[in-house]
Amino acid sequence: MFNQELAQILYEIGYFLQMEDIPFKPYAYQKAAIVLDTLEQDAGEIYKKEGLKGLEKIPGVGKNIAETIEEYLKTGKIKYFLELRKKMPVKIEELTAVEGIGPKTIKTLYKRLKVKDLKDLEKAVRARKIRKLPGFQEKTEQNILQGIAFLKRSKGRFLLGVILPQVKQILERLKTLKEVERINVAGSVRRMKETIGDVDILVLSRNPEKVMDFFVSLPDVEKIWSKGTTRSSIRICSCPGIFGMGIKQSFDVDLRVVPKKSYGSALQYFTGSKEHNIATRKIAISKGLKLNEYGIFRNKKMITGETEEKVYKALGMDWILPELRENQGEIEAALHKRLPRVVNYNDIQGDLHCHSKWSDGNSAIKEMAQMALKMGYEYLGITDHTKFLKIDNGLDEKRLAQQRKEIDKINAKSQNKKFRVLQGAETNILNNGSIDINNKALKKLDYAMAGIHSNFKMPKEKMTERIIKALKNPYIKIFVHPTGRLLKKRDPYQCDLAKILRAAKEFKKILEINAQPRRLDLNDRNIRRAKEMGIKMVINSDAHHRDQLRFMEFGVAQARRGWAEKKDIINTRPLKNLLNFFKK
DNA sequence: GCCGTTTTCGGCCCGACTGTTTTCAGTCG
Repeated sequence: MFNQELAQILYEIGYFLQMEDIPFKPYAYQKAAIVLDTLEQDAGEIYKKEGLKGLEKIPGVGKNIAETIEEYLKTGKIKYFLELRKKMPVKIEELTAVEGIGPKTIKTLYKRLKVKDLKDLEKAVRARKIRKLPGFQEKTEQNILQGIAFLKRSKGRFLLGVILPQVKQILERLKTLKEVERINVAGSVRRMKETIGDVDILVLSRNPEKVMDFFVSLPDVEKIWSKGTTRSSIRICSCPGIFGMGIKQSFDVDLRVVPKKSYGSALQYFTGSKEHNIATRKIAISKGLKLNEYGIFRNKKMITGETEEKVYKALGMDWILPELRENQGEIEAALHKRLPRVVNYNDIQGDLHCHSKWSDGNSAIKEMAQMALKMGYEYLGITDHTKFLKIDNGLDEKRLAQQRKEIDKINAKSQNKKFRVLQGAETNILNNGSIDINNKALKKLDYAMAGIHSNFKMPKEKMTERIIKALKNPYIKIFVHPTGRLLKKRDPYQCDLAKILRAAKEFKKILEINAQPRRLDLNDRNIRRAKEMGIKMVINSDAHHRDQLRFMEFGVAQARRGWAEKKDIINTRPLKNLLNFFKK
């Protein structure tokens, strides 16, 4: 997690510079931070192999930042950063997590009220001190309070996208032990829930002591809550990175060693959800059985428990995918052998939403395409922002035409004739529902998408009208991140989703399941609504760097949680079929 | 501080919205 640590520091340096109104430099630091945050290769490794020159090859990293990275590698600290922080010892991550609080506000609040962290901030608001500062009034206090309330609602939970990579790393480390015979992650991580409370890991082992010793001495362990032979609990340091954007928190990991004969029932029990477990236990009772973490019992006699399949079978049910275990009808479906055949992680044939350097992406089209090929895709749709989003270097009609030429060239030169780069665009739905790119230019794209990127606070009716009008545009095929929510940060905008779903159905539009860990929009419930209405969906990474194409996994998980099947998801189709579909 | 199909210095960071104002500062995407 070295890259993420580093990214966090660079990001904060940028933030400090913003406070001082220094132009341009902050963005240089923050851009480098974003790249590092999702870079697959470890910056430390790069330095070891290729030195400073290697670091400078990372996009956004020049001579100065390369040297900063070197300093951090060699000394474990960055003097420049420490000096900045000494001048203003504020918890930037914590405070900026509050919607509406930025660098200038943080600076003022520190200088005038010595606000250093969230606690101080809340105290200052409650004491009505902020409204007395010049440039602040009651309304600002109310907004801050709302922001804090929102944070608290999601407090203690982490984005799956932040946690999962770290959990995978922990599992890999534990797997290196020969004493570990079987290992699974359980809990909400296994269910691929969008946010995670803590992590439960199950291990089958004949030598628990060895496993536990290893577990509590994992790198980044901050605190050992408990250590025994069947259960140990640690707090591990998390590095949320830029895309986590959450408060830097540490998360707890529980490890349980269970006997072979109970492994399945333990896994079932610890996977949950709680509601799902209550429902399965009721089924057991109705059959004169008892289900708990040790197995299925008739009176005191154990019937089974070795595998989950056997547990569910003993209850007269099909085995249920972890992603479905929320007591949302999956129990009844499993009893009647009617579980949905949800989309698989390897069903995805391509990605139809990503950005390149033409707008605000960090990789060239060619680099994105190479990664897509490596992931086994048949196609990749480049969908850069369009002109309304000037800050993101959005493309106008003319640049779209230029980009078309580059994409045609890449396709012509490609060795792999089965793979194709498509040109789309992520256009903007303006206040009146019109699209910021004219139809003539939209027609020339392989497909066009549209989304809301401004004026989120429109009244409900107006927002609904705005979106529906955009959906009527014949060239717009996909409506991206349909509700606009940002996990742990922003609620969905006000709109009549039922109406919008009906419009999507009527005008045969595709709704996006955006796989960005902080979006996951549509969410599982809305996916299910859309599916039940027969609306087609697409799972897209919204990658802004080639490594982010891997976000796809989170989108597929969400689709599965929403019971979506392969036929519901258009990017499970082969290229030809997809293009025909767009033509219709 | 980074970058280069405008190429080694001079651009990069716009526009809408909100809340504070009475012409603007801060935040967000």
